[in-house]
Amino acid sequence: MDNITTIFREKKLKLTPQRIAVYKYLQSTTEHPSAEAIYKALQPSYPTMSLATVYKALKTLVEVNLVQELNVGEGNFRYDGKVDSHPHIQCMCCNKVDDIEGISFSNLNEDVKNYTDYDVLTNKVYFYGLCSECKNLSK
Amino acid sequence: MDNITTIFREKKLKLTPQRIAVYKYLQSTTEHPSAEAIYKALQPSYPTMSLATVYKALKTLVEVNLVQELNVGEGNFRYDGKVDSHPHIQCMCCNKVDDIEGISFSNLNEDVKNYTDYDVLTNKVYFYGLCSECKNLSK
DNA sequence: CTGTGTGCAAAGCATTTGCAAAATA
DNA sequence: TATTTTGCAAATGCTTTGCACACAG
Repeated sequence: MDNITTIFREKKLKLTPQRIAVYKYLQSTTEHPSAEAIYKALQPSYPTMSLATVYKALKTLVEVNLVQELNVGEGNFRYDGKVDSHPHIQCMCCNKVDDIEGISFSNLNEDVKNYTDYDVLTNKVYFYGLCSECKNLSK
Repeated sequence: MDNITTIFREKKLKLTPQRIAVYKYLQSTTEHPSAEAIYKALQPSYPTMSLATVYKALKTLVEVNLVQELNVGEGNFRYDGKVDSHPHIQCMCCNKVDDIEGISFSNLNEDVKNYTDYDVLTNKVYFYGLCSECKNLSK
């Protein structure tokens, strides 16, 4: 029994085809789609699902921590099917967002405690640069 | 002659009272106000200035690098009168945003190059936790 | 069968835009 | 005086909401 089934049962949330579709789609991609992009991607297989439903599904998935919300600074949100804390990088040219794998910055929370009087609990680290395709374009 | 005068002259931009007011206000505060908050703060001294003008002033100030735009993940932007790259922290309880001084993460750009094929140029690091006031409230 | 979730359309914010009038250089 | 910028109102883009109907549990 997979993650979403267990968690939705625990929280007494209904396991609808729409919610499953949004969740599965985010699991299936390493892109970090916006709500709109998810809506469009699911349109062919779920032609009757509305954009509002995508937003509502995302909201509940975020609330139960099955999905994570990103804000790279674009004026909209993107979503990530991986919920562990990991850094992201955005291409300043084509705007795509990738995960950075193999390095974690959770340790920074400790480091920062000496420089602030906050209780530091989490962090979000975003890098910006040029992806390999865009690098080559400019040559 | 101050920063904004020199830079606006160089870029042939007009030095209007509204633009100066927005810039000076951001220099004067360590809060990281939204456009709306700047508008309200300047309302008493500039009662005729419109919100659209605040947005336009912020846009040009960001373009000429006199001001920096933040996105802590709230669905709106905040602005910072300091333009050097430095980390920020937001209180998860009262939502205020503070600078973290005395520590820099620009070095992370180098570290990350071994884990991605991007040209890494900049980064934004946001921490989240409880500020000293909110910590005490919960006791 | 009960209550939660969906789909639609309308509403709500944050931000941008078009344009005539005002102000800077 | 020639542009650029302002202020207003309307427009846009992303996200949320209200409500009747549909569906999962």
